[in-house]
Amino acid sequence: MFSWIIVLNLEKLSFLTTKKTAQELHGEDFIYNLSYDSVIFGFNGKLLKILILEYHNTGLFALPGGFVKRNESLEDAVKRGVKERTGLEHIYLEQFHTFGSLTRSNPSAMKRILEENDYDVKRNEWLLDRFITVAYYALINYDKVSPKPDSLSDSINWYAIDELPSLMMDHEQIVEKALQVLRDNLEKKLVGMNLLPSKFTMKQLQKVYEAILGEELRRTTFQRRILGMNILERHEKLFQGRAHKAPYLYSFKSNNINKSQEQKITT
Amino acid sequence: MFSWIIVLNLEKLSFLTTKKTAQELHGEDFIYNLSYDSVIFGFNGKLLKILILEYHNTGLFALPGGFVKRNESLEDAVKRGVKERTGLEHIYLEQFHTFGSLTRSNPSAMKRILEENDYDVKRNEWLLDRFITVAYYALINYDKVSPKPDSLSDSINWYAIDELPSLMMDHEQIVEKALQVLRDNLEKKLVGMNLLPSKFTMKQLQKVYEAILGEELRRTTFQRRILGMNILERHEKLFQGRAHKAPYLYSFKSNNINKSQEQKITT
DNA sequence: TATTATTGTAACAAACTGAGACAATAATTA
DNA sequence: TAATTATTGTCTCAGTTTGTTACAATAATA
Repeated sequence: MFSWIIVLNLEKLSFLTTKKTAQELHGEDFIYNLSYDSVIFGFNGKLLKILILEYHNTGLFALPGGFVKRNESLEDAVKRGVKERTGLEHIYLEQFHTFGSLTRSNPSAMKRILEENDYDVKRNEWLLDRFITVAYYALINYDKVSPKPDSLSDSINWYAIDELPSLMMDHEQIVEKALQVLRDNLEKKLVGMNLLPSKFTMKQLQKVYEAILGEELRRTTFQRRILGMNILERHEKLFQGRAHKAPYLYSFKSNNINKSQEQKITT
Repeated sequence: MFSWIIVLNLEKLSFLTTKKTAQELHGEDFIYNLSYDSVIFGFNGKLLKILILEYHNTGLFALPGGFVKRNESLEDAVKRGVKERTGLEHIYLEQFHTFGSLTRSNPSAMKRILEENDYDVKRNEWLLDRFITVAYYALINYDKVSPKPDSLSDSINWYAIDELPSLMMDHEQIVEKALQVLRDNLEKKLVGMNLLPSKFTMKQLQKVYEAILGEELRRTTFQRRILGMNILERHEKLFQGRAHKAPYLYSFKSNNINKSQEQKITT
């Protein structure tokens, strides 16, 4: 009992010292040379956005990422990281590529980040080594999130995908690849389900598709095609107080919930 | 000059000692906890096959895999491994998934493999740790390869995809996923180019598609669709000495060679 | 010279897609 | 209360793609 209290006090004290060795960065807890990065997509009704964090006093922007503990699975590590940043659990996650070039790491930028955050560089030297990173994208409901910066970064914000700041290392390539794969998967998986509230209008759904594809779609063709898939359930009308016919609300049929991760059966 | 000779002699001698510490397994040369595995597809004219190796005296079958050197890129590591096993350079390679569950590694099987091959287990202890593996598939011309086993395995052989032996660890799941992704990519990439000789008949191409999809296709529809893509060049007829009309030989148009890795432009 | 098996292509129907038209309708305005 | 406005849901028609069947061409064999 007593030892518990001491440990807690020590942890609290460590935040007050000049040289931090934050518990979550202790090298022996993690697998070396391996990281993950996440491209967290959200949709604000008009634009597709992703979460970007900025490190303290460095002007460096990066994707939310992290490391894999020795006793946790790769996927659990990513879930843990996304949950820390978004507060969300049970998130739609899709692994899309692993980046392993020799040139992708940037020890001097990492050193600067550690120094600016008062971490002891020597005790965290494993962070300056080369990293191979497994990249995931997440699709989340924009409105349900209030993003939280981690201990190294002082802000985490939504950026529209065509208004990103310049990102460190190869993170711009990672975003580019995430978008490619998301576009490919748009026809195969029920992407909209994860980016919209549970009830939505046909127009909202179309806007999601347009934001992802980066092009406009024909309204009548889109509506016919989506309804033809037989994956939507029609609900009551939505009266928006506008001077025109009210649209119906739709939801994805419940038997499709598990299919959001699966492949669409093409007839 | 002299020191060179000594070094070479020591290396040769090491093969004669009971406890080997093969140069290619020295732990300090490699990134820990990270491996790659390759699903190498070939087509023998009828069946889609993959290369499986069998470890000495263990009855354990596995995918050809390996480790990433500290100073080489992930992709170079895979190329090196595939070249060692097949002798082929400039291979069509596609990364498809990274497997990182906690349960996928099997230290006792690895220990057995090391012991049966007279490796010093203690000096290679890093091999008994957990591994996260990046999986690639390769498409190669079946006839141009005479597979070579590596130092740990005593055979490497082609197996039809529906007649595989039971594989160690999660390698069966890896093969399953490779097939899924290959099937998805069949419509998007020029897969046939890499599995067939440079000149082939329409029937051969159709057989490749059928072997990958695992279903029969309608001859006339297939022919019309492929010719409609405008990616094939027609050459002389092939006289097979059979009592019927001789088929034309085709090749992929040379301006498509770079497109074999790219996405097909859907009209 | 007739037969056989396979190939290349055409013909037609069915299904799907692009583009436009139009009636229905919720709120506003006259 | 009735006309107006903007958007929605659906229909039509033409153009394209796909499934199916048919058939002529043809290399070797009987």
